[in-house]
Amino acid sequence: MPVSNVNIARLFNRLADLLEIDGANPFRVRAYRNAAQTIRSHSRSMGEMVAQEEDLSELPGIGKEIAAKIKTIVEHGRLPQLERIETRVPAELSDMMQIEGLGPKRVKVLYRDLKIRSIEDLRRAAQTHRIRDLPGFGEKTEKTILRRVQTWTGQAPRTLLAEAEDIAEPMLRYLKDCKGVKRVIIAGSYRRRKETIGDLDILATAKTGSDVVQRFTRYEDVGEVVSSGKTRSTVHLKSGLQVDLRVVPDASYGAALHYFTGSKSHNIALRTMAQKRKMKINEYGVYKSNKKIAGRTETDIYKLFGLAYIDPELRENRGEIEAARDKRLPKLVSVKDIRGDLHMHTTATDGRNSLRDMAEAAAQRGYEYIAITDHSRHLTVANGLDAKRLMKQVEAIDRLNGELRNITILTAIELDILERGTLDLPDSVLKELDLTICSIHSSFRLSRKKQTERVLRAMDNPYFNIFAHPTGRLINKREAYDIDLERVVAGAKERGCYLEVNAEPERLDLNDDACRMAKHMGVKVAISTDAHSVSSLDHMRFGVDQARRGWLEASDVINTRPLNTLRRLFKRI
DNA sequence: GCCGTTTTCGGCCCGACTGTTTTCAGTCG
Repeated sequence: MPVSNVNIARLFNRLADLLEIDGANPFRVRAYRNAAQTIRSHSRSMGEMVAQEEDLSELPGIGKEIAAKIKTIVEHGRLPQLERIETRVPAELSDMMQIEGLGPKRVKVLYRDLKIRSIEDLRRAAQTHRIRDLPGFGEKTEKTILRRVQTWTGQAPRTLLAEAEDIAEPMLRYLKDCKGVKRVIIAGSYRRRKETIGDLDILATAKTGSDVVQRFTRYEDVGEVVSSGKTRSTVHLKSGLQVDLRVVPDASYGAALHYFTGSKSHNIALRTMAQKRKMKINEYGVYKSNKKIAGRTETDIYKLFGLAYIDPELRENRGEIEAARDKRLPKLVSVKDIRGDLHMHTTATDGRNSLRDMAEAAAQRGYEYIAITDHSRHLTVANGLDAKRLMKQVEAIDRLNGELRNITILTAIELDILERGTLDLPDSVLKELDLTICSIHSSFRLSRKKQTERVLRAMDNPYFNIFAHPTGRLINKREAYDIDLERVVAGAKERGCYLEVNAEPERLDLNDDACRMAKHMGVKVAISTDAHSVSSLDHMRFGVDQARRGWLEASDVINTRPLNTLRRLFKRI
C-alpha cells in the first residue's frame, strides 16, 4: 500500500523534532515543518505525483532536497536521514515534546543529564524529585511536568466542530456579560470552520483595566488555569479542552481577529508581504516606521496589501493570497443558497421521525424540496427497504406531495453498493424514483484497486446519481476505506454522477481537500445532512462549512438549483 | 532547507507568559 501524505508528513515532523533537539539550524527545522504542512494538506497524493514524475519542488516550501526525500520515501518507504539521526537522538524524544511545557531544549537537558528518553522515564524522575535540580528547571516546573505526564493520554484528541460549538456558545455569552468588554468572538480554527479543533481561541476587546481575564479563569467549567496575564490567559476545561483568551483594545479588533484566526501559514505569508513593503503586522495593527496605518477591520488590512477580503475558511495558505491579489477568489456557497436536502432517513428504516415530520421540518427551514433516502434491503441492521416496501413509501410520498403546499418530496433511496459493484435493487425499481444516492456500508477492507473498481462499476448503472459519503471515514473513529478518489471523481465526471458532501459532523465526507479536487476536475457535489431525525437537519451548515473550505461556490453545488433544473441533472438516460 | 519585482547569498513572524533567574531563556500560539 502506498505511503499516505499524512505518513510522509509525520516522518518530516519527526525529523524536525529530532534535529531541533540535536540543536540544528532552526530555519532548517522550520523548513521541514513547513514541508510537512504542505504535504499533509495537499489534495493529491505524493505517491501518484512521484509515479507520474511531476516536479514536487514546485509545491510551496518544497525544494530540490525535500523533493528527493519524498521520492525516496514513496519508493522505499524509508527516510535514511531520519534513521541516521535516530542513532544519536532516540526517536522517543520526539514523543516527549508532546508534553506541554517541554520543548527541544528541555528534552535535550533531560536526556543529557538524566538519560530520560520516554514519558514513563519522565514520570519516574518527576516522582523521585530528580528534575528540580536540573539547570533551568525548578520545583514548580517539576510539579507541572508530573501533573501533565499523569494526565497524558497519548494522542492529543481533537474536538469535533459541532461539539466545540456547544462548549463555545455559552462561554461566549458568559464573557460578553463582563463590564468593560465590547466584543467577544471565537477565532482560530473554529472561525476557519475546520472539521475538528485542537483548542478554542477567544478574542475579546475591552478597556484597559477590565477584569475579563479574571472572569474567564473563574468560568465554572475551568479545570486548570495554565497561565493568566494582563492580556492573555490559557485554561483547560474539565473535559481537557484548552481555551485561550486574548484581550486587545477595540481599535485593534481587525488586526487581532486576523492574527488569531490564522492559519499560522496564512499569517506568515501575509507578514512576509508586509516585510517586503517595510511594514510590520502584529495583533495590534499594521505599522510603517512605527506608525499604525491599519488595524480596525480585517478588510482594511487586506486592502493595504492590494488584496480582496479573504473569507476565514480559505485562510490556509493554499493559494488564497494569490487569488485575492488577482481578484479571482471564489464567492463561497452559503447556507442560504441551499434549496433542499437530498439525504435523510425516516422511521421506515433507521430514522427517528416520520416522513411527514421530516417534510414539515424541512419546509419550516425554508427548503423547496427534499429527497427521502431510506436504506436499501442489504442493510438489514437498519431494516433496509426491499422493492415492495420502497414502492409503498413512494405511494405515501405521492399522497403527501398532494397535500403539502410549500415543499416537494423527491422519491429516492440510499442504495448499498454491493461488493461486486452491483446496486442493491433492480433497475426496474430504480427507474420509478426521482434520484438515487449510493454508498458503501460493507466490505470496507477491500484493496484500493478493488474498492475503486467496485464504485466505478456501480456508477456504470445509469440510475446511479450521487455517491454518498464517498470515503466512509468517521472522524476520530474510523479511517476512510482505501479508495482512489481521483479515479472515482474522474469516473463521476465521465458518467454524469455527483458526489456528496455529507454534513453529519463526524463524517464531513467529502472533506475540504476532496471538495477542491472535485471542483478542479469539474464534478459537482450535493451537500446533504444524512439526517436521522428532525433536529439533525440543522447540520447542513457544517457541510456548507466544509464545502466553503474546499473553495466551492453555489454553482458547484447541485442542491442550490431550483427543482426543475435539479430534476434534469438526474436524468442520465 | 527554502526562497528571490531589493537578493542565487543572507535572510527566514512576533509578542506574551512563566519560572528561574537577577535580566532572560524557553515555550507557546
